[in-house]
Amino acid sequence: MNNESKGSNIVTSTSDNLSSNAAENTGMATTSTVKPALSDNVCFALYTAANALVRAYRPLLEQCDLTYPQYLVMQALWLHDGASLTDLSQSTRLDLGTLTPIVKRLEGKGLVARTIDSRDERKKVINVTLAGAALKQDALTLTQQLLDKVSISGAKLDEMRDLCLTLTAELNQ
Amino acid sequence: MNNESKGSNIVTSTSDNLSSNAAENTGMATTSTVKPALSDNVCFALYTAANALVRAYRPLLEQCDLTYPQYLVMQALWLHDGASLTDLSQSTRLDLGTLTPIVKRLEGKGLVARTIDSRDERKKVINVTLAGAALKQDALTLTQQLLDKVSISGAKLDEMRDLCLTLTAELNQ
DNA sequence: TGCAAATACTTTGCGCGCAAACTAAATGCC
DNA sequence: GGCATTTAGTTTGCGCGCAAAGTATTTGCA
Repeated sequence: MNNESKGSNIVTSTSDNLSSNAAENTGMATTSTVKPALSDNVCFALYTAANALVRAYRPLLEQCDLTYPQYLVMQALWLHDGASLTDLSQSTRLDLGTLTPIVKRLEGKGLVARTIDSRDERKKVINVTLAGAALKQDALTLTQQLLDKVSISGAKLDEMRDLCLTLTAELNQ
Repeated sequence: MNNESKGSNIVTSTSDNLSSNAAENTGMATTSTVKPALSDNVCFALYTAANALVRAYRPLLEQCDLTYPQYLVMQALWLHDGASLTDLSQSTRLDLGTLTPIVKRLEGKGLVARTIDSRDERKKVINVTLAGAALKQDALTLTQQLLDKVSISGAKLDEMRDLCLTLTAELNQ
């Protein structure tokens, strides 16, 4: 709990040019002539980057006829075939209510099979089909293809990933 | 275009700790004992963090009866009242097709008014109403409230914001 | 053994996010 | 002035993301 940030990342809250208080949370250039913008805010930046990411993936994933969340689920299954929906929910951090229709669509495309766990009939076992496995080699190069277009260094990306993971963990209480 | 990263952030296909090249995609930890996880991947981390963010905002924004995207639009308008939809689309980085219904909902809640620009009748001018302006002071503390729960330093948040903005800019070609 | 509570998943409803197709007003240009 | 082109916004369709409510199976325990 120590955000003694400059505040620029915090609120943007202030009036247009100089703004008053801005102060509470924001040392922000009370004298500055620069207009504050939404992009001063981490939350906005994060939200926007995630949207940009999914948008950038779209044309690449189109070749595999996958959406980004579907791709996430396939990745999870390639790492751990035979997972239950609850397992998948944990590894992908997607809600069960989100996951059910995604997995059904993947089944519709013939990439996975859903069977009932005979030990516990509440559970469904999700298995990658041959067609699903065949996608793996090509599909796993997509992330690399995408990141190759970006001039951010690997170290910075690692740092970004770690910050994102920390943030996620803390926001989930 | 220089990602000489360890690769761990790239594909996930690699092992966790050292992992060879993993690179191509999936040299898959044949020697490692640590399982690779989706969370090794920046893209996943970013996507998940953005979802966590919106989820964390939800209970706070509920008091204002706003969703996160609606909040973004209100912030944009508080900074620049009287913007057109296209202006808003640029500042919030939301698609026009996304924005139209959001602004209509805000109008339905009485927070903004939509009028036709008399100079150019294709344009709509979006103005914050009194009720919309009344929300400003309280609503702008929400981001601070949220970030107060997080133990990431202000400097790290600033860094994260900048990385996100850079990534967004580069992914948009 | 019986039955409440927990667990696993499904369904519904709503609001995005965005591509694609559409309408209407303004602009460019011959 | 007339007409193609561009620009501004709307609409439609689909797939999430998730809260909330519902169903079915299993577990816990009196």
